[in-house]
Amino acid sequence: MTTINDIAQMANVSRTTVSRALNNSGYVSEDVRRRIMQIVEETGYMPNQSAKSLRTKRSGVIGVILPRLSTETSTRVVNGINEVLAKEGFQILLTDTELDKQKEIDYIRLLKSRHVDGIILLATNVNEALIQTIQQVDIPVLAIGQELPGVPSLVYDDYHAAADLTNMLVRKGHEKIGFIGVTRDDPSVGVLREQGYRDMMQQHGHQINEAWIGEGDFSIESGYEQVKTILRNSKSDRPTALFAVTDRMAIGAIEYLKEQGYAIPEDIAVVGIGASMMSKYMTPSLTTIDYHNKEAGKQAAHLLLRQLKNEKIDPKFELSYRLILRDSV
Amino acid sequence: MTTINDIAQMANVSRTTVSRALNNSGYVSEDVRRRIMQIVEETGYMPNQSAKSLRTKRSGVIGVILPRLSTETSTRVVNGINEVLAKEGFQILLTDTELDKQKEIDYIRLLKSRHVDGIILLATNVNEALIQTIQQVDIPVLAIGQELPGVPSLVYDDYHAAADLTNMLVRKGHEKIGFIGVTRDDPSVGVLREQGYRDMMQQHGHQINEAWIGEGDFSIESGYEQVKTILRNSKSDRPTALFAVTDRMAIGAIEYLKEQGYAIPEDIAVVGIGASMMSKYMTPSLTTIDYHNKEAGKQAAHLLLRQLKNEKIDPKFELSYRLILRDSV
DNA sequence: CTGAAAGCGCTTACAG
DNA sequence: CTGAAAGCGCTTACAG
Repeated sequence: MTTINDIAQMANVSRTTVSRALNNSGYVSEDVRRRIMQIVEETGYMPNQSAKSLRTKRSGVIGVILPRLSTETSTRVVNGINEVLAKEGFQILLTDTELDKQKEIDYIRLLKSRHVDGIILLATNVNEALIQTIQQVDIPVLAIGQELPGVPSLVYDDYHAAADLTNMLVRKGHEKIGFIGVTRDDPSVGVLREQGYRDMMQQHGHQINEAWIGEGDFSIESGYEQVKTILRNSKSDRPTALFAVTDRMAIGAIEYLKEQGYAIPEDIAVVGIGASMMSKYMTPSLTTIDYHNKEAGKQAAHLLLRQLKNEKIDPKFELSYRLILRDSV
Repeated sequence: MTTINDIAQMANVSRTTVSRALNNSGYVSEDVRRRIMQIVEETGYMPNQSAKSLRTKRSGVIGVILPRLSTETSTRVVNGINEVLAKEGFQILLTDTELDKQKEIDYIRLLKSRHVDGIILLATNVNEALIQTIQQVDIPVLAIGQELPGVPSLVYDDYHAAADLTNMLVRKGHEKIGFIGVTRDDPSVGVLREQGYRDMMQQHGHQINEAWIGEGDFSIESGYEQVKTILRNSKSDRPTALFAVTDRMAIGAIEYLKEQGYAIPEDIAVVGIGASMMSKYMTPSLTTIDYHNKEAGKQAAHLLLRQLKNEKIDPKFELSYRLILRDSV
């Protein structure tokens, strides 16, 4: 492996000068610079990043913490992040918490020890230990998806998205709307989306039968199981529409409904959130909310980059969304 | 940031000893070890990885080069890789070539300069410059999806998968089978899959009308466009079945066929490859091949790990696949 | 415009 | 069982 010393020797200058030429810092005569660059070209020399990082305390690496590696949402966000960061010469160090709260914390510390310049955290829950760890490590962190106190956060407008979806169903004549949510440990998906639904139902004067409410775990299977339970428990007072807080759960629900011979949307309308690829191509196509995840990723990267430049940024950014009306309602 | 020196001072030993205790190398008295570990616990000390890496030439990071960040295939493979690697304490440094051959090469060099211990390359093409670069950097590389000369490769059995699919269609009574492939720059998807199809057609004595053949670019849209062209150009001699070499292109094709009022599979049968999530939930559900991508990722990680331990491994591993028969045929 | 020297935080022969 | 010292490959005041 050729080092800066080799280059210096070959160019007949000190390594100080090579470093300056490479980093465009300080004066280097045009003549010498050309000579150095030529040799760098020829040898294909690349500075050792560990050494550089050890010395400068910066690494050119951004850590990304994901709740799940293999969901469309995560993928899109990472894609957006990468698009912006790659252009600025940053690499992404990826970690997957598998929805484990402890891992979320462990990874923040780990990324710190790896000298990442910043962290983008796709948060799924909010707790004291997490916040505290972030303060401790003292590197720029940007949260996506949850509002983390003291951490610049990019959030989806979960409340209004859910409210809009509910209003839309009501406008279509539905009064009995079922709901499949997730754990309230997840403030955004678990709490805000349900709140939007409940508030709108109340506002329109529609009573909610608690038998219509289910709690899934984000998986397709849980959507399937929850709608089964809901239908079993509400025989005489069935909902005419169903609001699943994620596309995947909506897909599971539709699978069950189709199996049971229900016509969608005639017998029961279904909506989700996420604008997954499948929502578009399934039959019937699914009415859902597009959260522009890739844009979110890009914006997150930009915001983090601004933090790295020590710019002050707002503590909270709200993202836009779009309701996509399709055949399932 | 606390360093090994701080710990040494607090424990009243040299940093040599602290290092030994931390890495379980050489002798350290039980007494001293306990004292050190206690302090490490309390302070939450984590060794600086850049320093460690500079010194040991190992980083605990594996580079992964992807053709696209946001495809189901990539995601599943990465998921498998991560599952194995995380358990061994490795992190993943992710790069996305966006199907750009030059970037593939650039990233290999870049990852080298970042001291990654090894690289897993999801290859989409094979060329001299790429092979040469891999030899140059001289770190363990493992290829998935293409057979790279001189590089241990984990490959899908594209030829037989395509052959099986074709045979299955023939067995169902189809003699006129259309085909949507991709560029031959991609030896696996572009060449082998087409070869499997053509060989089986010939073997069964079924003439191929070249108007039935289209070339897409992996995208859903290209499947849509290609089937449109195929149908336009084969008016009097339409295929009764269509083999798209990826699920996404099959999905695009089906979209067009449904729009045009064709019944699937009655008017025309469609098959793909990939076992995407959508293939299962779309209507009609898609007959396809499952390549067990996550398993591939896991196996790739294991093989790379073995290389890191300087074990000799075979130059080529062939993965298994499974045909999933569904409603589209 | 250029270079000598110190130092980033580790590990590892070597000596005791 | 323990420590002093060298060195990994860089950058950056400092001096000229």
